[in-house]
Amino acid sequence: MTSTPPPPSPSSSGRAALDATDDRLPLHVRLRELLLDRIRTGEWTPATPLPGEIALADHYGVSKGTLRRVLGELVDQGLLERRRGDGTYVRRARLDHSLHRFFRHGSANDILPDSRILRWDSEPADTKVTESLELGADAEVLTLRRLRSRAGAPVLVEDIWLPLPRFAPLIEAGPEALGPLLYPSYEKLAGQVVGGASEELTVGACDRTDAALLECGVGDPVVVIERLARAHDGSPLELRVSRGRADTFRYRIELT
Amino acid sequence: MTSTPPPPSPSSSGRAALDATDDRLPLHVRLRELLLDRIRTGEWTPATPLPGEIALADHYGVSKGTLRRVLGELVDQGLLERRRGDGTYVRRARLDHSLHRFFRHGSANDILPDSRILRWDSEPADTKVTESLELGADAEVLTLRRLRSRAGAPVLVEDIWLPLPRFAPLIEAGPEALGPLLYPSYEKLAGQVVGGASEELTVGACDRTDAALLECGVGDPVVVIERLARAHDGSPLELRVSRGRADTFRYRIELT
DNA sequence: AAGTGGTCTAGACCACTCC
DNA sequence: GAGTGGTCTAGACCACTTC
Repeated sequence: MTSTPPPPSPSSSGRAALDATDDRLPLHVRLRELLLDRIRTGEWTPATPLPGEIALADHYGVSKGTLRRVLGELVDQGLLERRRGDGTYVRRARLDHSLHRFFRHGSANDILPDSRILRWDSEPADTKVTESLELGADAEVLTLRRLRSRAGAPVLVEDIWLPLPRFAPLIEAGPEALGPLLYPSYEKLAGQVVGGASEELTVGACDRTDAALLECGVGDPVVVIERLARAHDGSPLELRVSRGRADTFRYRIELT
Repeated sequence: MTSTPPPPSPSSSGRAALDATDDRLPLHVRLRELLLDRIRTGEWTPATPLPGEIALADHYGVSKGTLRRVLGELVDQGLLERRRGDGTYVRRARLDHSLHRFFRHGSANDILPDSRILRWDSEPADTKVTESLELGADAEVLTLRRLRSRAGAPVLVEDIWLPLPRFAPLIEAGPEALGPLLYPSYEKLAGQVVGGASEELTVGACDRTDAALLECGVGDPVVVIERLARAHDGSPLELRVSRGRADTFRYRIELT
């Protein structure tokens, strides 16, 4: 035989999608790209499970082994979550915890800090914000400032900017509608799902207003954490700049 | 048949070792433990490749698939390195770079900093050092201080403690024998291979001697990185405390 | 009971590196 | 050319969750 045997011709167009990709690449690489697309476009959400292994495998015309390999990689990458007997789900990001990893406070480091909203305004975005959030020149944003404290002691001051057409439902709901964890509120109130974030840590000096809030001296060192959170499709959702006293900062890493 | 079929009885005792483990655990978990032991004990080193897949698989009486799964995990974990057509090797740790990731200096962030040794002494260890390195009360250590700079500008001051019976060959060789990267020197001169490390970042104030070396003011904020490096078997090899000016500190993380 | 994911196997074939 | 790791398949069987 000189011609390649025809594919097992599954019911739908999944196999066609695979065939349309660059066939010099290994099957599992091409399959991962296709699955990533369906995650990024929001076709699969944390609420609805993906199709089962056998269904997916023969939709794409690949073996169960190859499919499982790819799903495993996506799980390792933190994009998916699998529960035996239940199903495979897009993972809901839980980033609210990570900031507080950095700051030690006696032994009470596990409990969730209190959160008080100090500002809540819609206003035109300045240039730093428009650039970070990739907005047009005259875009409006919802701006908020929070003070987070633990056992009465201030931990972090946070300034947060949210692009406005997108987060308009938050304005209707008002600041009281926000829980201590913001990302679940974003999802429930505005349907915005955070998929990941990048953070940058630097050290700066405390200004007058932060000094009052953080109960330290003007000019004392503070750790500044700038975070840009993105949706699964890569579009910027939230810019957040957090500041905490440097003398309570501690960060551990394991290197291998 | 009521009895379990006999194992394929491979040539050596590998299968016996697997059978001796807790058989309520999945095969791949037990196999990983066995392979980890052989890495930790130093039976396999970065210089000599592991046996091939087929050899290893039937030594342990498992399928190639199960063996590959475990090797893949160890690669992901950074313990092994595989090269097609060549072989599988224990990975040589390359931690010297990680510290400098944290400090930005214009665009010259990739080039290796210069290194000047300011101190080189054997002396009794103080309590902080004995505790970190898990030494006896009257242990001796080799102490060194290095100044690392880039393009003439000081970047980091490092204090380093090495447990002494273990690193005695370094004393013979003298400070001139050390390259800018210490870990390769440890391996070549004293046969000590670093397998991993844990680091803790905090913010402190600059003392008088550091101020002179780092060219900043006394009391200025500095970032302090405390690192404990360990051998593959878990025993502490090196304690290192590095300090750098906070105003050049920058650290990026991706969260998912 | 039905459906999900997890474990394990056996074997074919391919791509690469080394000698 | 011999030996290495990488890809992919097909199928058996198990453990678990949900209804």
